[in-house]
Amino acid sequence: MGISERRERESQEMRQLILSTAMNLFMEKGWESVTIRRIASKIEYSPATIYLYYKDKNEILYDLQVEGFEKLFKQQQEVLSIEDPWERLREHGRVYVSFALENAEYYDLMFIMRGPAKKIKEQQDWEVGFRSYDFLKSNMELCMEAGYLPKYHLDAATFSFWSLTHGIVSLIIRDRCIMFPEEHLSQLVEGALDFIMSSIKAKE
Amino acid sequence: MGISERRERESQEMRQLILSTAMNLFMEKGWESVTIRRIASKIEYSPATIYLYYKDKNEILYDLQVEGFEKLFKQQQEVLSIEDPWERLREHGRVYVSFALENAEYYDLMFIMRGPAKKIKEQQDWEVGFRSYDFLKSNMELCMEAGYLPKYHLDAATFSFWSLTHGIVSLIIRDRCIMFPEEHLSQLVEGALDFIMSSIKAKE
DNA sequence: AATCTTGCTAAACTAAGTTAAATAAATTAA
DNA sequence: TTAATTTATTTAACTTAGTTTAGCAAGATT
Repeated sequence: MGISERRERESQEMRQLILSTAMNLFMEKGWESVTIRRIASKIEYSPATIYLYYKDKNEILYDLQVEGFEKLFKQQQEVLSIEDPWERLREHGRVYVSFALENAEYYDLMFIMRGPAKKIKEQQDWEVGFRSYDFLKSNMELCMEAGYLPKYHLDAATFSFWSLTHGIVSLIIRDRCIMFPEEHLSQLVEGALDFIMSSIKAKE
Repeated sequence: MGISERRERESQEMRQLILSTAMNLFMEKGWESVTIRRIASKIEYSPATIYLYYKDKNEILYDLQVEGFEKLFKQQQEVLSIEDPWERLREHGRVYVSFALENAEYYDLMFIMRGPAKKIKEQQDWEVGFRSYDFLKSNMELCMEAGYLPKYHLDAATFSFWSLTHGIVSLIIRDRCIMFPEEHLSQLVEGALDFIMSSIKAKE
């Protein structure tokens, strides 16, 4: 019964080809240049063919966004080498922020663009998002248990932290920070993180 | 000398007409439905005419965004009735968040969409943004002076606060909060704000 | 009255996502 | 092996949108 298996395999390979082509286009010139038509022409198929493998463009963006999370997640794993929960959390924040600023367009796709969100919403699932969130949550929890953070509703505290870091980078990425001179920005980001970190740290 | 003045006035009136028509379209059906062609047809002019009064669509979005800030600013002014700096700041946060969630599409235009940002960036000016930021900053400053907040670089602290609130609402608006059940979301938002507020409050 | 200026529009261009209908290729059945 | 059927692909079009160009028409100027 090899035929249908081969078909399935070939179909998956085609999806993969479409995906990696989209990724290459993005790497070269950003999301603007990722169009169905360009992907098709790169792989020497007609635009209509893409639709035999992907329902629509958003589905492609969704899959690309997943790859972004793999990359982020890998970088985040490195904080596990830090024993002290507090220092680990601090580093968690720093890694998140630098990932976002060094891969601004990627971050945009993962956390800001509407495209992938359509699929996230309709299928009510976002595995990579959950995983990333849970990882942060576990680090927050460690801090609470170790007394570095005041006991508080864990999700609320975690959401705060995530919101803070997301807020910082998304204001920058979407150009709402022109009130701060470019050259002071990275200092300001550091400062903002520090301000919150030192504030939320439980005082004895 | 009246002719050129009249011309100028008429031109301004046309811009105003375009703007208010765009606004009506938005109010009825969101940004999706605000297109040059639809604006033109509503006011019974050809699409090309729009370009005699506005350089491009982004310029229209920029002007609309300004109106959004007027509205936000008006709501924010109400916190001035609160004497205590700390309570005022807390309310400032709450007003910001509820404005955003109750006017999600509007907020999106003001703080997330790329369209207006193009103009913000190229002209290096964003008066309404500055004003809104300065207002928050002044309330932060009062809190520091009154000893409610630890002395810290004022811009860093202000940026933190802004980032937190922006982070919260933009994650929700752009559908990245599906890990939280809809019905708990408003509680979570409250909780996140409270967590930070109680954390940053200077302890004696 | 003739010229010039201004306001406006028709029509087209570009670009993108998407779909329906037709063709080509591969597979199965006779 | 050939005919029938199913699957894969493409051609061509549709739709929507932003934008530009070339020209017309009405009003102002000389």
